[in-house]
Amino acid sequence: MYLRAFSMLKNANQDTISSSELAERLHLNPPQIRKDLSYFGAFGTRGVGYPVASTAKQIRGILKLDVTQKAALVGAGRLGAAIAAYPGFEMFGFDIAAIFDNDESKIGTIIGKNTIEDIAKISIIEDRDIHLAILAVPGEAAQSVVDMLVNCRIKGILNLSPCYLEVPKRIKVITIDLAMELGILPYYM
Amino acid sequence: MYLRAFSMLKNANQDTISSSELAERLHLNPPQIRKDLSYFGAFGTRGVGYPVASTAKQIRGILKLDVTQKAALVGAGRLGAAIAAYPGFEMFGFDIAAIFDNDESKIGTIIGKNTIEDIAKISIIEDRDIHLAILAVPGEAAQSVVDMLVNCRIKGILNLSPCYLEVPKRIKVITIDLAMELGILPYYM
DNA sequence: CACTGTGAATTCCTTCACAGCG
DNA sequence: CGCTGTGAAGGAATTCACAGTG
Repeated sequence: MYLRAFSMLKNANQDTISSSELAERLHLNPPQIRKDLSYFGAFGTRGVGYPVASTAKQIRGILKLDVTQKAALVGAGRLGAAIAAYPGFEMFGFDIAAIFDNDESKIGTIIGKNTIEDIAKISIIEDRDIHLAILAVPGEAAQSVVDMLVNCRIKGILNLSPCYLEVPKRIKVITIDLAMELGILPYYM
Repeated sequence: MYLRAFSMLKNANQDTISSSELAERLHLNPPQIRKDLSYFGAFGTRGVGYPVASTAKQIRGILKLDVTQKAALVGAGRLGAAIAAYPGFEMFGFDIAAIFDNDESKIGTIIGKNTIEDIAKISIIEDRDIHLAILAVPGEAAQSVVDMLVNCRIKGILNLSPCYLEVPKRIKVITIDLAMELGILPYYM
């Protein structure tokens, strides 16, 4: 969240930002921001604020986003296609380096710079040094695809299907279920 | 999260579940689950566990998901189309009751049971009693669309564009930035 | 007997207040 | 003088331990 904020400030050519200004943007309070940034080892200038460029760099380093991270997209349906075209990954240094599907009519099709490949050949991600996967397949297929990914020594999975995945503990999984997020809203209305 | 778990158990025809079994599924620990469910006012049976059907109903009621919640989808691009076809909303009782876009070539097109309507006519959501919106427009357009929605007395927004939105405090906004979520993974690798 | 429900203890996170520096 | 950095205080969430019940 901080990285995105600092990246956006950098794009807007703002050189420094104070904790109170940042707090307003992020809907947090100033002490929280100072605490967090101090944990990151960020160096603000007293009387001025935080230097945008170097703080962004600092956070990038902590998150290991200072090198381009290759990711494989599994599932080239509507959601997969939307993700392949999503411009936001660039800011965080991601590169969608491969796209897989099991639908023969899609294999060979080109999306952006990638050609859709047969999911049966998913083990090539190991050769290509890809350690991240974005999962955009139907819920029923999710676990079996994950099992394949586990065999390919994947290290992290962004799961967009609404189901819990069984993986070895060494693998980090983040699940986003749009319906579940939407389900929070009526409570507040 | 609990509602989804209990809904899935119900679909699988499981009648009861213990806190320890649920803990394993959700990757939590048993006391946490008992605390949470007790806050919900759930009634487990000692020696047995929690009744799946009635607990699901209970949580539905708390989240106001016991009545069908109509939602408007704004933006019928790739992401919007994927969301319109997403099967997961049903489990939470959502109904995509309108779809809007500003692209003339899309207006009039049919997606599922909805016809894409001109965003200039977005005020009809007020007449149709829609209080929720899903925002799937490019980041540059997000704030201006949100301003329109605010005028339509919207109460909750699920924002899928990577930007912060300015809204009156009475409106609840949940933002999901896929790139940001993905950005968490390399840290753990 | 197995499992829930819950006060108490613990741990974690947030907020505060202010010293310290550019 | 303004804003950061941080120990201390306060508050919130988690975990524990066990009493209580079908």
